[in-house]
Amino acid sequence: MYAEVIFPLKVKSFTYRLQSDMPPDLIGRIVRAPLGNQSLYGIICDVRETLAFEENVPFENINHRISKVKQIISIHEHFGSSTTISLIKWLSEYYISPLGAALSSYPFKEAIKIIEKFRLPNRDAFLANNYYSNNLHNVERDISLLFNAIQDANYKAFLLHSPSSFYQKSFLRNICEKAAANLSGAIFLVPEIMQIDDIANIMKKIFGERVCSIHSKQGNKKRIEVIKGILSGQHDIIVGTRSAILMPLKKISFIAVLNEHSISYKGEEGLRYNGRDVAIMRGFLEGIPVLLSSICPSIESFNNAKNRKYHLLKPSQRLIDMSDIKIKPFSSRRRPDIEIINMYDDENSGLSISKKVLLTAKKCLSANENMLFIVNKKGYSLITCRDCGYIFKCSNCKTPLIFYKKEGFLRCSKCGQEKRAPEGCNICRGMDLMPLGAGTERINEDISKFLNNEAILIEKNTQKLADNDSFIPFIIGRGHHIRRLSESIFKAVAFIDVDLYFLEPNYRANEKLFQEIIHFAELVKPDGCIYLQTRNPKNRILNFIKNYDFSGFYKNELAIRKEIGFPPFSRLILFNIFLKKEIDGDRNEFQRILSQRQEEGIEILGPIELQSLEKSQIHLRFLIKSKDRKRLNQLASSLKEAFNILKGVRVTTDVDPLRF
DNA sequence: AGCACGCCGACT
DNA sequence: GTCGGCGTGCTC
Repeated sequence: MYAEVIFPLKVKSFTYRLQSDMPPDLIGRIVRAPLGNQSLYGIICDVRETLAFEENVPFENINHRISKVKQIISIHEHFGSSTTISLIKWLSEYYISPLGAALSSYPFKEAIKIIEKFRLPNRDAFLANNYYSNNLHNVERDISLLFNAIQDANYKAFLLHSPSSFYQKSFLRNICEKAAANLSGAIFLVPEIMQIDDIANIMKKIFGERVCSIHSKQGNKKRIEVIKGILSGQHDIIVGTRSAILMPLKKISFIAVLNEHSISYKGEEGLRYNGRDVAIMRGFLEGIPVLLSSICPSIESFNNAKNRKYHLLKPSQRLIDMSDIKIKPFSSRRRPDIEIINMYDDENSGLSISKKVLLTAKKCLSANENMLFIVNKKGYSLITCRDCGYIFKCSNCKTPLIFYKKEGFLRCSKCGQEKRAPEGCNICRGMDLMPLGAGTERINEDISKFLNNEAILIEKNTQKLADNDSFIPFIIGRGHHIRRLSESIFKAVAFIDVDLYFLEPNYRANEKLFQEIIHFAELVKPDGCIYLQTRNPKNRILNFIKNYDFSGFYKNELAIRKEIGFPPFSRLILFNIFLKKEIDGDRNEFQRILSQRQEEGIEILGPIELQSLEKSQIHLRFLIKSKDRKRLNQLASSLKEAFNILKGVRVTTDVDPLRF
């Protein structure tokens, strides 16, 4: 008998010979096996009667290969549940990465450390003593009871379109209270670290010490401690960010993904999995319900609900009434008004803040109310020459340079190049330079100039408002830095330039704008107002937003996506290619391979050259796009293989990319 | 020529 | 992860 073993290394699996007296259920067990001149822990992913060879292995090599097969040193307990291996295989296939890279995304090495150090009691024994696992069949049935209002306890995905974050939390609390006695193992995902405590506190009231939380900024010691708790069975209710979805629970009955639309669920490095999508796949493989919820669901999830892949839960439905949700119905919380402000009406003022917004700000000031300014640009402004119209650009990458007034510098946001603020124009030698547009710094200046008041500038998303003792009425920040604050504290929000979203070369820009504004609506008092400053006041998207018209927006957006053939009507895989400079041949070779692989039904978009952070390399990027996910993945892995053979070429892929 | 260092690929 | 091979570049 032979076993395929995956190690937590960025490589494929390896074959080992098995001894004759083996414990049952080999698949998923942790093993120790020789590799190179060391021995490593890995995990069995397959068991075979005979050796399998890849095709094209010449005869004379077979004996050599057989002689290389070594024996496993020792065999241990399972890692996670019986479906762990299936999920690892799926991750590896879907995200076009070696099996070992998928295993590396798990807390596997931590688990090994813990097992080695603490000699944990066998968890099977531990669970047998636990009250909630005494009767598996009953558990199974009770979980289906839990969700009887929703459906039977087999795999089933639900999409809750929640009217507010408060509703979302109440819904989750109620479900968990009702199911508490029957829940053995659950994972609750939130997009941001800040939101963990909120959910964890709700869960602690229900589950007490069984609750633990997991996130990437926890520090190794704490992380090991938590994972130890999970492995020993002490913790089985996990609240955390993205990586929590891969925690090795022996048994799991429920997964919930809060704010499922958040792009924070998508990884930026390593195996770039989407925590939400992995949650769905894990739920499917484990045979348990998965709840996705959001105050503004993603287009993909909405589409899945529309196609009956997910069951859509709307708070108004009878379904919800049956689950004892004791909170106000959808309509009873008034949302703030949204007003579109045509900046052409203010053309002559030369200001970036409209008269109406200034007036509102003054009112806030006299009424001791807070107001939030969303400014999606860094620094003070761009610099332009009044004589010839030249806009100062980076000499490296032609990106417009950003002027930082306080520092007296121009800086390139792409490559980081800096220079002193110029005295005159590079092109016409004119001396009449002028700021163009407005970033956070300039809006800050305008506020103190016109409103005679200080503002707080939020520059990190971890920064909290409560740090300040004295009342400061105005807060300025870039959209993605202002994250969930616990209360509706603002009387008004002003989006300085919503048009920036429409200029973004990202097919998801509309969706992003919609989601952000719905987000901010939660921070505004019900009698408050959100102002959208624009030069396209008739824009359809803005009008859907103004009316909180979700179904209109989704219908419109899906029609656009269908028209341009982008997700959810196709799948995308993004390729980053890093070429060592001075190897001209390789760039041609790269192009040759790419054009050679053109096939019917798969589009290749690009490549384009990006500004590389390292000067010694060229960074190219292209997308492949198809309606046929399987064929797209096949092409992607064959491209990856072909590029990897080339010398001085490094490739990374991003399946279902969200940022471009 | 001889050695130090760093990158890359193999490991069953 | 760890090791060894090999190419680069610096020194004696």
